Amino acid sequence: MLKQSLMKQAISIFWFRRDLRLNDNAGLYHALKGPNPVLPLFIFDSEILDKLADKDDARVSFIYKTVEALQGQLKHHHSSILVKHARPYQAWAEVLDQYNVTAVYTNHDYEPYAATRDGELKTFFAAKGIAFNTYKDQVIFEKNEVVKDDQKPYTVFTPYKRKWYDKLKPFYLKPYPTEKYLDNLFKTNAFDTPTLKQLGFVETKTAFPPIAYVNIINHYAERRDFPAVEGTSHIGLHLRFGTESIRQLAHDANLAIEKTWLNELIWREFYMMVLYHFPNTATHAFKPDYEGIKWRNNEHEFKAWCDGQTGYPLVDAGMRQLNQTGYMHNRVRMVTASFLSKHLLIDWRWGENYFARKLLDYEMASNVGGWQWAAGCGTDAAPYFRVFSPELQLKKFDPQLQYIKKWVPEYADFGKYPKPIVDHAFARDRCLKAFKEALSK
DNA sequence: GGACACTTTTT
DNA sequence: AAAAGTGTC
Repeated sequence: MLKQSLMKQAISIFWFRRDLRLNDNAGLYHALKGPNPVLPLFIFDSEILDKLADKDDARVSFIYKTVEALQGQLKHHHSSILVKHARPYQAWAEVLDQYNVTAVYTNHDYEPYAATRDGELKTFFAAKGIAFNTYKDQVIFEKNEVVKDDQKPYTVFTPYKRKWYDKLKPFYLKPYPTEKYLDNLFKTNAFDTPTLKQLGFVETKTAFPPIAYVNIINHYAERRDFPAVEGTSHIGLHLRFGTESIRQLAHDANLAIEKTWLNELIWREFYMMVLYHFPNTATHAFKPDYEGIKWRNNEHEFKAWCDGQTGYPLVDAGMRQLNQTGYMHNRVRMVTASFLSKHLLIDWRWGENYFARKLLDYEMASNVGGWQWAAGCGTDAAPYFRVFSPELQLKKFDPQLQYIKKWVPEYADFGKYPKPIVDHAFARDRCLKAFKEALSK
């Protein structure tokens, strides 16, 4: 029968993960240039989804919306994504049962969970004689591509950046002309995407930022520190899920004279490289001495921080922006992180976890890197004795109180706004003592 | 081994 | 100016 013979046709699979685009996609490009028609696959990983407590999860909604959009584009090529909702192992068992798969293509994912998963699947595929071909796609330089002369990884940004620029050649910024080969997709119209409801989620009301960075780059250095100004690109979300290509971004950024924005992309790669080489930093301080800090970990104060009720308007504004939009301006991320770990002496991991739950653009490497930077315990971190003053940061970076008025409207009404949860000078002193105590051992 | 440099500071 | 440490070459 026709159906049976189709089922036995040798195919390749391209596994979409955090590279949700058809253009300039390294793994997809190589799959399409391979010998067999390519069936795209996406797995809603129940291992991950089951842990999400909030059923209104903006990131799941974003992924869902993007997969649907891809389905629309694939229709023009008489193809479709096979969408599964299961643990990866289970999903793959089903796929291999159903199709004659000779090769699997996908792009590298450097997070500890993903690296372990892919390592296990590689063995699983190998036992079945299926090739597992994986590619660099989400960074310009990965793993060991930018290392010191002794082949060891950098742990300081500036020399890493120098080497990164030294290595950069036009080749690395060239797009993969994926679109040219889309005719090699496996032809089918057989699949339906499960509904969000079937996945156990509801559609979010959170708005997603558009891809609009071109006019940001040249004013980035002068504008990026002011949270009331639209001076940043909000591109993190699109980098997280691959709805924009890093090669495209780095190419455009490199054309500009102003390199501050490109440097931010390099920071992203720096932290990804650090997490790849030191996966334990996902949950442990890069500097081991800092593991000895006696955190106070007061639950009430943590809740006040989460809710934006600390009595420090810049901290509160940031937390409320995060809670209401899934985004927080980076200057304010530093201030809120410093406040939690230093003023309140609450374990940076609590804050890192909270950001992980709330941030639409959550990226483990950057989030952990940023938190460890703020807490003083990471690679190239702020020295522990550098304690941000929330009032001074406010004076410097939101002097007109525009950001505050937007997110903490009751600030103007002195009767309603809470008193500071802790006195700055007192908290600063307490922090220095606690850190010194841990580091003297 | 020593010079040098070090994202985002404060008092 | 001082808090004070350390990665890199």
